[in-house]
Amino acid sequence: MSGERRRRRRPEEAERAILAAARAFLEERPFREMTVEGVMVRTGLSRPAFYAYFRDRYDLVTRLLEGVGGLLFALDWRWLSGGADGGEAREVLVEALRAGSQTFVEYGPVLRAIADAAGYDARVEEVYRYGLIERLVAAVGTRISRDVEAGISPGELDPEETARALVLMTERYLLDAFGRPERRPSRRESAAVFGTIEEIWVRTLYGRE
Amino acid sequence: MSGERRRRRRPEEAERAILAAARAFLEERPFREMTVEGVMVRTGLSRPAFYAYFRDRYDLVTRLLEGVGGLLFALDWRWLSGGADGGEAREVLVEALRAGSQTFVEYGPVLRAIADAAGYDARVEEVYRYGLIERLVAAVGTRISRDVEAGISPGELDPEETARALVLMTERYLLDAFGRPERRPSRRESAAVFGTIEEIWVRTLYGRE
DNA sequence: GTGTCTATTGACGTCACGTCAATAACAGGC
DNA sequence: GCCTGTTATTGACGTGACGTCAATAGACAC
Repeated sequence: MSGERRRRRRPEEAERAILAAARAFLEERPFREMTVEGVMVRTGLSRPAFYAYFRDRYDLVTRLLEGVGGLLFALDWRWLSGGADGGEAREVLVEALRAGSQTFVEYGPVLRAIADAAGYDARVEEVYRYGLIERLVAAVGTRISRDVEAGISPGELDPEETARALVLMTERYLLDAFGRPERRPSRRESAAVFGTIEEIWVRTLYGRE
Repeated sequence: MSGERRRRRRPEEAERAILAAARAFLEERPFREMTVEGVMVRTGLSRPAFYAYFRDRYDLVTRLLEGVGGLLFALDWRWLSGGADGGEAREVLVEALRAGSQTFVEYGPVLRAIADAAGYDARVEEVYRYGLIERLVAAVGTRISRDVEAGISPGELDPEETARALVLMTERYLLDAFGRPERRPSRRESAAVFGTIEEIWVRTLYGRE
């Protein structure tokens, strides 16, 4: 019987190890099966060690979100601040949507875990809703409002509500397509997803062709 | 000290009482706070009695869904089977959307609970996804496909994927608006929500005006 | 080698769960 | 009214995951 000697790491190293273990876990199994024990066995540390770095598993996924949320935000920023003439607006929008979708392709399972966890825990819901979704809604709403005033988009649209509907659609549809660990879409399927999102945004905001 | 005498009910009566208690609970607090004990105190029965009628709380919400899912399905059926000429298609769609939205106004918290529970439990996810969402997607997809072939809707649309995106958008947006027990929208806000959903569906499928 | 600091963990109490044998309310026969 | 069989109901139990804390033992300074 070997002594299974303990190891001792620097705090940030252990913390990164836990975050990496959580991410790896979520690449294989859904959040509902993620237990503190299940994450910690992948680090070689004991379960109680977890609580030296995170309050609970909701805190953990919240921290995972921090590494991804910024990406989504940075990308849509281009469209938000882009020029205000008709043809260009559409192109910039399409580019922003592609970039945002790409983030979901890469971090799908993590984002899915956050969305699931938002249903479990009030703090995660708060961070997800107001730290990500509502910020995107506000940004998109501002842009739509500007385009309506510029006459590029139709006046029947309620900017804020249209923004919310489109953002929620995109979030949900992308989670459905890329958030499930067990089902990775093919390149062809992914292209259909991207195309559909673009079609709906463009047709809603700028009309056909 | 009075004897707190037990009462004895007929099975279906007890079962209905539990379902009613669950629904009442969800009108006040979110699913994540719903415990078996918390539901059963509202019935005057003990916690173990619950397990004579339901396997667990996920079984409970699944049963709640049965009383609502049919409504959503019946309503969209009209649009699905409606006539295939341009002007009429749009009107029938709008009517179907209003009816479906109305179901969310009435049963919002219950539907929200199911959606949350789908993140908790694989069986609920199965029922929700394949028993409700995917059935709606299939129905809507069929209709879109027909409209595309009839030349009413644009050929760029991928019927199946467009259906999925629109259904998920509508589900999510309506849950966001009407699924939170604590925040009931005013009549004005509700009208903005309905209008936005219609606008996106109509503009996507049939183009502007 | 000795001592300090702190990362790590074994052991504990809690909470909600799901089960089961025991209990007692009701229905029906007399 | 009394007895009796059926079954709705529950007290008591074992389980699994949680979050805490005092005790343990690496790592580094000297």
